[in-house]
Amino acid sequence: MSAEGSGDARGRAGRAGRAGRRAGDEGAARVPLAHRVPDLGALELLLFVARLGSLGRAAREMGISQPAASSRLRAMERQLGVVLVERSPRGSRLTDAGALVTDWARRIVEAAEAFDAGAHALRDRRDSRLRVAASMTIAEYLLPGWLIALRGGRPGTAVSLYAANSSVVAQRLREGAADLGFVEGTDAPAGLDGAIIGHDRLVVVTAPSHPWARRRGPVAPEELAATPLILRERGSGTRQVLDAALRAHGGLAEPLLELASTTAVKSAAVSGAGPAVLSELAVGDEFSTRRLVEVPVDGVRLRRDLRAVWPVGERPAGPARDLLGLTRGRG
Amino acid sequence: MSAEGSGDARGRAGRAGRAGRRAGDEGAARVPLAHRVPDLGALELLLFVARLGSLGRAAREMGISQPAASSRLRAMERQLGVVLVERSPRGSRLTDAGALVTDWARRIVEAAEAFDAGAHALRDRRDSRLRVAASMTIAEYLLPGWLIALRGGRPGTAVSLYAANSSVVAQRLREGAADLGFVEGTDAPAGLDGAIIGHDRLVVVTAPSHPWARRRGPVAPEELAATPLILRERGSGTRQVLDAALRAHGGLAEPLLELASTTAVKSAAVSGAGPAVLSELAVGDEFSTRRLVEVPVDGVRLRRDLRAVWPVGERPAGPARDLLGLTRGRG
DNA sequence: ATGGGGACATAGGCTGAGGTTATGAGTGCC
DNA sequence: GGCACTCATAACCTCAGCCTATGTCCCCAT
Repeated sequence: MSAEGSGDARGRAGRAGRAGRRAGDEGAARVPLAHRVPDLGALELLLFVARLGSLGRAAREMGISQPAASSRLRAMERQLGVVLVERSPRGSRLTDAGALVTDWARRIVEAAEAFDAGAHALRDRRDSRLRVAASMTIAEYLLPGWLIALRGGRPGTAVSLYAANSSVVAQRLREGAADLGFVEGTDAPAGLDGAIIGHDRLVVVTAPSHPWARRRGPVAPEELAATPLILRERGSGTRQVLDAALRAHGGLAEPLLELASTTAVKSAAVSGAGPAVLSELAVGDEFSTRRLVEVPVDGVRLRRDLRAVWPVGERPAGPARDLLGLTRGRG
Repeated sequence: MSAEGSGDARGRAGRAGRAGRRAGDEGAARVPLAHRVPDLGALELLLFVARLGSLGRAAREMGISQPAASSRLRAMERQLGVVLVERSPRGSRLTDAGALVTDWARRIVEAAEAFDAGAHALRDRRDSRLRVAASMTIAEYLLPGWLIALRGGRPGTAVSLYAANSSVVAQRLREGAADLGFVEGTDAPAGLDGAIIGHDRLVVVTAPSHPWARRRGPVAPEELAATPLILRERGSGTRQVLDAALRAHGGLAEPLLELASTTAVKSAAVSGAGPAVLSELAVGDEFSTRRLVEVPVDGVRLRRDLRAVWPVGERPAGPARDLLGLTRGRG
């Protein structure tokens, strides 16, 4: 099996030359990503073609005409400079390069589905059948996946999402403004029943270029405690857990950098500034694209519980129960 | 902190009603993803606004005019039904909902960057300064990340990619048609030097709804061997490793399903058909969105080496060495 | 052999999303 | 009070992408 670019690259110069001609010629070849990557519709079309084996059927599935699909696919191939699909009078098959591109495209489309699920929950508010309140970390990293699964299992369940910190989530449940909540932390908020649905682990990460990425054995707690780290600001959940875990080992050193958001911490770590400590939920992408690597640490407990919570006595039923069923098993 | 949809939802019916009106009214509300998710340009714009704190600066960064950015952002907010950005006469800040949406958007954009890096390598062929040949699994899951990193560290390195199975990769290196190769497998191909850059682990996965997802202890090798699994066809690398590992434990049972591609195996597993065995590289997304969970297995070695290879005597130098430096540290 | 049906490609015409410039209006600083 | 910065509005333009209609190729069934 081989996959290699095999299309003509004609017209590339033309595209590059056109983009952003009038405004802002001061920079270098600044071509925004959106001009180098086919749009979501084209990627989705490619996935349909891969699955259905026919341009026309893919077109029908997407609600467009066959010529539209044909031309769109061709435009995508011209843009990438690679032939993706082998047409024949009785169907279409991916080329080897096409199979590779399709898999990369699938990851974009899946991220878009998670986006859609999340955005949908953010929009549909009080009129929803299931009102969820969740901590930021859970809302950001886990809920979209659950919502996609929920949609698969129980289509038509409208979910609304309210994201806040743990105490506000608890507040909302007690007020009856939400049906089901998700928080992370060591103990369940007062006045609420709950169940542990999994665990979140804090991980020490560095850029692959950092010395710690190459060391043989794990880092000892004392070494971690003594090393200046990239951290969230004091008061964040992550920082609290880390502080508690390392207190017995000499206490946290003065941070190397103290940043306001998880994203900022990640960026700093990726750029090689130093080791950072983050929720493992936050670094899945960075691990799989190898921008960050985990540094094993020995003998420190860096876990916190992930909890579903609800008002005392009101056992989740109906859609809340459905969602709860999807959340078990992590950690 | 709270993040909730707070925008008007006007115009939603209008959009839905327009899409796909003429062709194919036979289905239900079939609105392709592309119409529910803002396009890449808009998402990128949102990320710039989040980072730069100003609509106009974000516009300049993207090479468009400020009014264009303004209108585009507004259109995105209308589409999502959520106010994302708080404008003020001296800058713009994300709302809480906007912060959440921005993080989801970032994942789409990152997937698009990986796509771009891969597609670029697929297009630029013999004229590139670094010709890489890689096995399918590595080309698909790891190389895009490396290429992004390489672009960061050494801009201007043009990479071409040839993806094939291990023996073809070896062939190409011996012929001098590639400068650096990547293969997975237990031993290095003949006639080539190489270095182990990491390991790939096979994992047993199920849908979260499967009984194995909820069991307490790990699965014993004998139990795994006796259970019908969803597998790649005989002859695939995955299948070979699994076969060898379980031979001592009674040998692999007749498969539940035998499918031709990794994607097909994943889909079957996600839909709950049964347990599947896959490279951990292939299931990162499914883990983080919780569509699949890992089932621990006891006492079986399901690892295979990931190897960088090159012609005997020709130590990688220049760009090949740069790339090699980025690949160390996995597993 | 010959017509039917499915596949993809080509041609010509339309629409609208998204771009541009020009301008207005609010805020803070010197 | 002007200047520098923000964002919003208005009026216009262009082209990407859609449609329908038609052509060509291939396979199969009559």
